[in-house]
Order: sequence, then structure tokens, then C-alpha cells
Amino acid sequence: MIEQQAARPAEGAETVSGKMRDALRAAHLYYMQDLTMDAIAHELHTSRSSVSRLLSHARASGLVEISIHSPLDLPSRIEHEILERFEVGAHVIPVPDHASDVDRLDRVALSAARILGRFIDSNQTIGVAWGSTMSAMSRHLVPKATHNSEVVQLNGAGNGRTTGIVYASELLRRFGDAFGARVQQFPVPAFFDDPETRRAFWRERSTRRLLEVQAGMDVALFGVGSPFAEVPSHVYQGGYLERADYEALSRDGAVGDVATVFYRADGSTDGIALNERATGPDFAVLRRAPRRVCVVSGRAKLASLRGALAAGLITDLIVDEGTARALVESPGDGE
Amino acid sequence: MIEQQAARPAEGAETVSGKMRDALRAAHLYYMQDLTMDAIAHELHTSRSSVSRLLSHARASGLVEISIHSPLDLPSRIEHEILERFEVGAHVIPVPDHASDVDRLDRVALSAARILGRFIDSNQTIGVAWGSTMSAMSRHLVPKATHNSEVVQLNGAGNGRTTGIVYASELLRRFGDAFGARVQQFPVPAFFDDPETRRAFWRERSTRRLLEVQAGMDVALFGVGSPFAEVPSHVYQGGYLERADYEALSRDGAVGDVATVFYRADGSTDGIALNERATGPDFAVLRRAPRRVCVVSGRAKLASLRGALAAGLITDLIVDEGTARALVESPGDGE
DNA sequence: AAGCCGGGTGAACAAACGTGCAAGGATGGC
DNA sequence: GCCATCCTTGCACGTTTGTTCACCCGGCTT
Repeated sequence: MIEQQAARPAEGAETVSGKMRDALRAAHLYYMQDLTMDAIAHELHTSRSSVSRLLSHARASGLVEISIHSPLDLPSRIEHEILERFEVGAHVIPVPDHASDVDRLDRVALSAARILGRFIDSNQTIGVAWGSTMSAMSRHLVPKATHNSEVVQLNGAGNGRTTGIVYASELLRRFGDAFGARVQQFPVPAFFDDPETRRAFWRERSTRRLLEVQAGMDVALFGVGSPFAEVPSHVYQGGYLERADYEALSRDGAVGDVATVFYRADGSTDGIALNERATGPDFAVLRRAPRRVCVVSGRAKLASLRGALAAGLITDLIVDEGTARALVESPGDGE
Repeated sequence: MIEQQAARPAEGAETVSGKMRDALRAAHLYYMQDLTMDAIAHELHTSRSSVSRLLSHARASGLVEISIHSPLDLPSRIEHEILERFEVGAHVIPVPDHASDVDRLDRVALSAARILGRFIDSNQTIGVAWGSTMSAMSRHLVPKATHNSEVVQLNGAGNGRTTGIVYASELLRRFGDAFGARVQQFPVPAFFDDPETRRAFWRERSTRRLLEVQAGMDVALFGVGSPFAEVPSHVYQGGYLERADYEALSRDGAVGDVATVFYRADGSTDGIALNERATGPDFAVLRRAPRRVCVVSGRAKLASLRGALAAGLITDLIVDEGTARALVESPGDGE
């Protein structure tokens, strides 16, 4: 069963609109007039609990937007430095150094999901990679109404029930729902076993149509993989790659991947054998997107991140504080 | 002692910036990452109470901005109707009908203060009237950093210690502080006793300089007075006007005033004797400001509001719901 | 018609939050 | 150098808020 509709049509529009109206009014009273939920419940002739739920709904559905402006004379030191050094807009997410890697990922993903709205607009094609970072983000997206947008899957995927990572179809659907966008699935494995199969598949009309959509992306959204870090990206756990593949990658000098396409520390990809079997877009295609948002969490991904920056894949970076700090320190440092 | 500085200079900039930095970080953690204040206190090595205060500070000082977007397919019915009928951008503030007039004013003023930031920008001259509405607003302004702005008093004032209304100097200072703007006081009474005195005063060089500043306003901010309503505006309580003045106003057909200048239901002002002694700007001058924001609360002011609209004084209206509803109903209805 | 189901409601409880208060520390005047 | 003063801090309390649970109500199935 393919789930692929945009924002669902008016079903009981009466009720829906009524709820929306209430939520809106509650939000006004709560956030603009500082009334207590009790008082609001009274004005709305309902219970306090319902008001609490109404407000949660208002926040989760983007009726209420909370933004944080750092005063212009105090622009985050690190963000500014990243902009200078890498020509990339940075959002640094504060996370304590002692946080666990899962905490860190969750917190970065949550913040990223809330920031994301700024990059999305109507009439856009949004490319979304498949991986643990995107999966975590998908759980917290704040809806934003757009017209005529389209979400397109950038790389193939297996299912990752094992680790809380979500079916690609589910992930894409969440993005599509949040922005009222059509969804273009890409039903292929993360890696083909045989390069020839991939080439054949790429000649298919349906595949070519999808690749054209990818090529017309306005926004690309992805994380980075780091195959040789202590905590390898999920793509490497799920058995997508064999030991031999790792050895080949190591021989080829790969330090990371974006949407299953690997690169070296200097950003080059030529001659990395595995890429012949990968399903993600060629970097030349990716770079055509004017906005390329990368979400990274954890110092383990530092080397991958450096490579992706060297490859010029990133225009906007959302990254946890520790990794950001490490990034701007001397490039030679290990972990 | 005249209080007239812009945002105070760096005093203990070290500490201030440190506090700001903490507030910013706390806001990120609280509003973007949904941490509890307890957790934030731990990360910041301080107590939970301090975090609570830090967050209050962050909100009050505009570091955190909370805005409410009604979905575009559900634009407030009334606001749209006001736009159609009067060609005026409206913000309708929900307030229950049974609220007292003071409650109503407070709530409208609070909301208005939080909306105000949208109208203010750098390099602007902001004209501010003196009255109970502006006084209530001044208590809740959300700071917004601007450069080279100027706040100028539109009309003279007595002091209103009696009813919680605040000295004009204090009121102006609050606006100036909130936007980091220079402040131009206008130290005259609300009404002169003798028209001749006014004319003489108007010939003074210092007065003419101030009038020129007023004439160059980018934004004007004012309420409306309604001299014949049950609950008369403070200007009429403080003994600024005599019984004879009211009778004259009544004879002249005045229904309201903006910054001490009176008008009739059709918006005309010619031949209203009292205006010869008023200190507010001529409407021709006022209308030169491209943005003219009017804050109104209470149906008692409905007739005044209609007059001000007829006079074309308003480009943006902030008004409570009950009054807004009354406004768009048949114009003939009384209260 | 009876019965299941999903979504919504209010009561009750536990968690999270704001604020008055007293103590501690810094600041500026003399 | 000392004191008066102001600002900040953490605690304790009372209030406000999120969430669980049992329940109800309308729609749809068998």
C-alpha cells in the first residue's frame, strides 16, 4: 500500500476548522495575553486539560512559532567563524559535552526539525536522504503550509526496524505531510549488489523520471555517514555492506558518504568503486540544488563532515556544539 | 531631572554579555530542545529558579519571539472584513465580552505591545501620543534593537499620577529604551488656555524644530479619545477641560480626538474651536506618516474610532474583538 | 440492533514552574 | 577602608501545567 497523498482533503472540515479556531484563540490568549490555561478554559467553555492539549496542538502544528534572535552585536562566535572559513551558514546546537551520542542526535534532530521551516517554501522540490539523522528529524517536523511542493527520496534504503530507524516510505510521508507536498519514493536498495543492475535500472523510464526530479531539486536535506568511526552510521550496521566493501572503501581512502555516495577527505569521489553500486545522486547533481542543508551530530562524524565541506556539498549546516568547536580548531586534530 | 538617554552605554559589559549569553543558551535549550528548566539549570551550573528568571528575561527582552500564524486558508473573518471595508490592516484581540473595561484595555495593550515590533525599524522617527492606552502599552513593550531611530512626543500632557497613568517623560523613555531610540519630549500642557499662547509657542525655534521632527514621522502610534462616552478618556478626567469646553465640543459635533485634536463623525476638524488650543499635530501632518497605528479598546470608543477611520488617520488598527465586531456591523447602531 | 473503534473529555495525580524571602556578594560613596 | 545599597542567588512554597486513566459519544461493521 503506497501512501502518497498530500495534506488530506477536508474531512469533517467543520470540526477541524473549529478545533483550529479554538487552538488559535487559545494560543493568542496564552502567548499574547499571558492568561493561565484555567482562565482560557473558562473563556472557551472547556476544561483546563483540553486547553493544554489545544496548546500542544497549536505548537506542534506550527500555529505558534517560537524563534530566537541573538542580538546582532552578539552573533554566535562559532557560527560566524564557520561562515568565514567554509562559506557555509551554520546553526550550532548547544549540547553538553558529556551527552551520549543518542541524546546528542535526538537533540540536534529536534532543533533541526524546528529550524527546517525556514528553508522550505512553496513550489519547491525537496530532496531528502534516508538515514538515522533524517529519521530522527522526521519525528519532530513542524508543519508549514506550502503549495505545489514535492518531496523526493535521494537514495535507496532497506528497512531499519531494528534500531528505531524508520521505513523510507514512512519517513518520506512524514516530510510530505508536514509540508503538504507530493512524495516521490525511490524503491531501490541502498546499494545494488552488481553495478550492472544499477546501470540497467537507471535506464528504466520510471527511474529516469525520478532522477530528473532529483536534478531539479531546490533544497537537499541530508546527514553524513562515517564508515570508519567507532559508532558507525546505521547504513553500515544493517548489513548493507560486506567486510570486503569496507576494505575497498578503506583502500580507496573514503572518509564518509552523503546519501550513500562516498568521498575522500579532499572531497573527491573518482575511482571509489562502491559508488558504482550506490543509489544516491552524483555530487554534480546534488550541487545543482541552490540550498543544501546538512545535519550532523557527534564528533565521530567530524572527518566525514570535513570531507563533505571540501566537496562543496553543503550550503547550510546544522551541527552540535562540540563538533562545531572541533571543526574550527586545527584541521589536523583527531578525536 | 530630565531622563533622556538612549539605551544605556556598556556598564559591566562583561557581566551583561554573560547574562545575555546564558539567556540565549537557556532559551535554545528550553524552546528548541524542550529540556526542562531543571536540566538546563544543571547544564548551566546554576539553580532552577535562575533558569526560570533567565527565561523570563529572554522573553521580556525580545531574545525569544513567539508569533502566531493563522493558516492562510483561515484568515480571521473580521480582520479581513475590516480590511475590505476600511482599507486598514487590522489585528483583532480576543477578549471575552464580559470583561471589564480595565481588563480589556490591559489585554489589548499587552497584545499591542507585543505586536508593535513589526512596525518599528531602524532609521525611523516614531511619533507617540500621550494617553491611557499608550501608558498601558508602555509597560509591556518588547525591546527591539534599532539604529538611529527617534521617538517623538505627539501631544502635550499633564501628569496623571492619580490613575496609574504615567508621566509623559516616563512613557517616552520606555518607548525610547525599548527601541534604543533618541527621545524628543514635548513639554507643553495637553491644551493651552489661550489660543494665542499656543500660536506664540509655535513660533519658538525649539518648538518649530520639534514640529519638523513630527512632520517627518515614519510611524505614528496613538489611541482615540471619546469625550462623550460613559467612561471618558483620562484626558477628560484630569481636569484638562472645563464644562464649557465639553459644551463647545458638543456644539461643534466632535465625536473623538487623536492626540488632543478633535474631529466629527465624518472626520472633519474645521471649525472645532478647541483645536485652536490643542497641542497635537494637525491631521494633514499626521497623515504624512506612512504608517499610522491606532490602538482601541472598548465599545465606548466605537464612535471615535469610526470618526478616525473616516478622517483617514489609520493605516493599522489594533482593536478588541467586541469593538471590532461592532465596527463591521451596521454603522447606525449605538452602544 | 448490538457491538466495536477512534477520537475526544474531564478528574486526579505528579511534575514543572514562578515568586517572595532571606542570605551573600558586588558596587560605589565617603 | 568601611558602610550603605543594590543586585543576584537558591530555597521553599503555592500555583500552574502535562499526562494518565476511565469514560462517553458518534460512526461503521457484522
